[in-house]
Amino acid sequence: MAEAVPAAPAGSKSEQAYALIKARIVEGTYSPGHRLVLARIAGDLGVSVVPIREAIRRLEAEGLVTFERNVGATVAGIDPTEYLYTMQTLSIIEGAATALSSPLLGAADIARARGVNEEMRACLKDFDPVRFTRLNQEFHSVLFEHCPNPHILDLVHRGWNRLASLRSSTFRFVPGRATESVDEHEALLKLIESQADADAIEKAARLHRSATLDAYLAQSSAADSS
Amino acid sequence: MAEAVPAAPAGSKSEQAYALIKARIVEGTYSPGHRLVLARIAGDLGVSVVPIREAIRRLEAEGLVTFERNVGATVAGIDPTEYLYTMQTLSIIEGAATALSSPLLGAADIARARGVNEEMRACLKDFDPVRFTRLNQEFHSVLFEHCPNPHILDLVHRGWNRLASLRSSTFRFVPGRATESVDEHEALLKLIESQADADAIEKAARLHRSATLDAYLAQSSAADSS
DNA sequence: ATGTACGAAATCGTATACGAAGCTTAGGAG
DNA sequence: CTCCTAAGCTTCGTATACGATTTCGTACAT
Repeated sequence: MAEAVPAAPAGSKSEQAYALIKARIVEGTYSPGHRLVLARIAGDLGVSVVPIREAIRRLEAEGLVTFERNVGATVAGIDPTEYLYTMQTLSIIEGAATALSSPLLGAADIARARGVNEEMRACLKDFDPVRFTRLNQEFHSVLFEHCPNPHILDLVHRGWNRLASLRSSTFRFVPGRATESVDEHEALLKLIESQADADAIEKAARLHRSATLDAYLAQSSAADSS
Repeated sequence: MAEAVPAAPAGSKSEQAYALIKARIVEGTYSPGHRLVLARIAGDLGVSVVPIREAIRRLEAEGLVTFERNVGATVAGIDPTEYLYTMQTLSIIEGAATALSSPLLGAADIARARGVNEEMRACLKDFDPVRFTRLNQEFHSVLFEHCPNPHILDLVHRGWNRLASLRSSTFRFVPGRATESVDEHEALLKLIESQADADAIEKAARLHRSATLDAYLAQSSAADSS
């Protein structure tokens, strides 16, 4: 009969602060470049600055915020170069995670992923980039979430979190990519269903993401020369 | 004419603390399982506990220390399972880093790597696991350090750091692996010299590390059944 | 009008202090 | 002799306070 206070969800205040700030970044309340003033956040949460500082340090180590000495923290930006690096890293990590996860997927998982992908397909007309991106994440989550190596899984999550600060994500910039993406998802599912070897699955998953990146790069270089 | 004080190398005390603790972990002064008592370290450095806490948070996010609420931090352990996960992750990340780095390697780099590898070969008799491991890291560093993607490079470094806390590393447990390792290094160098495609290099680099992991697993399961 | 210098405000960095939680050990009951 | 209980110690968690650094605005000189 402990745990009497329902308004104390997380343990320490520094953890609460960490969770809150992270949520606000991922969710978009704090957009990239936003300055995270310690005293301000401390006031919001009704705590002192010390736990906030610790939370910020953790977020810094995860790459969600950048920190400059004697100046302060800002939400990490979407610098195109940074986007490229993150996507490339994620292509490698997520490809591996998907391959490691695939032998552990049951029929129910496949069915669920396929269901999500069909939702995405239905979403193609009246295209809503935000919704599409959310479904996209859900689809891939089903595929890699069974990855037995927690380190790799953690890295995948971190990668997705960093991309999440872009909100509507790539598909706003490259809507044409969405159709291909849905088709590649189905191909990937067939590959997993047929119990293809890990190498093939890894390569397919990686290429799927690289293709999105390439589409973005082509788009942006075209924009440059216009 | 600022920077007058020579004894103040790093900027903030929390950064100094971070660097020091990390160094001590990697270098082995703090062995795995060692309790990191805040007040103790603060006393050592002549600072208060606040900067220490921040440093520990960062190390926690990097996986070098584990932290338990209201209990404290300890140097992250070498739990065999953890070792497995770390090696597997590193095989993927380092393989990718090496492949991305290989086109950027000059003749001088190759020569340097080959020199290190020859030192390793010479080191095979009068086998010294610690020295061998250090050379091994140097060899691989030459190969992946040119990786143009800083995120991937950072992940490789983190992986190596975690393994570093094992000090003498795998080769103490599996000395027989050392000979094969040197040969595989030479094969990898030949592959890079011949400008093989990135896929082949990545696969070779990944397998090289997986093989070490497999040797360790075989050894440890043999030890279990004895 | 522009550039520079000075000063005030904002913000960060760290020390100190005190309360809370966990661990250890001594004492007593069964 | 063993197990349970309680007090004390250790260590962590956070608030508050103050010094240090940066930034921004204003006034002055050129």
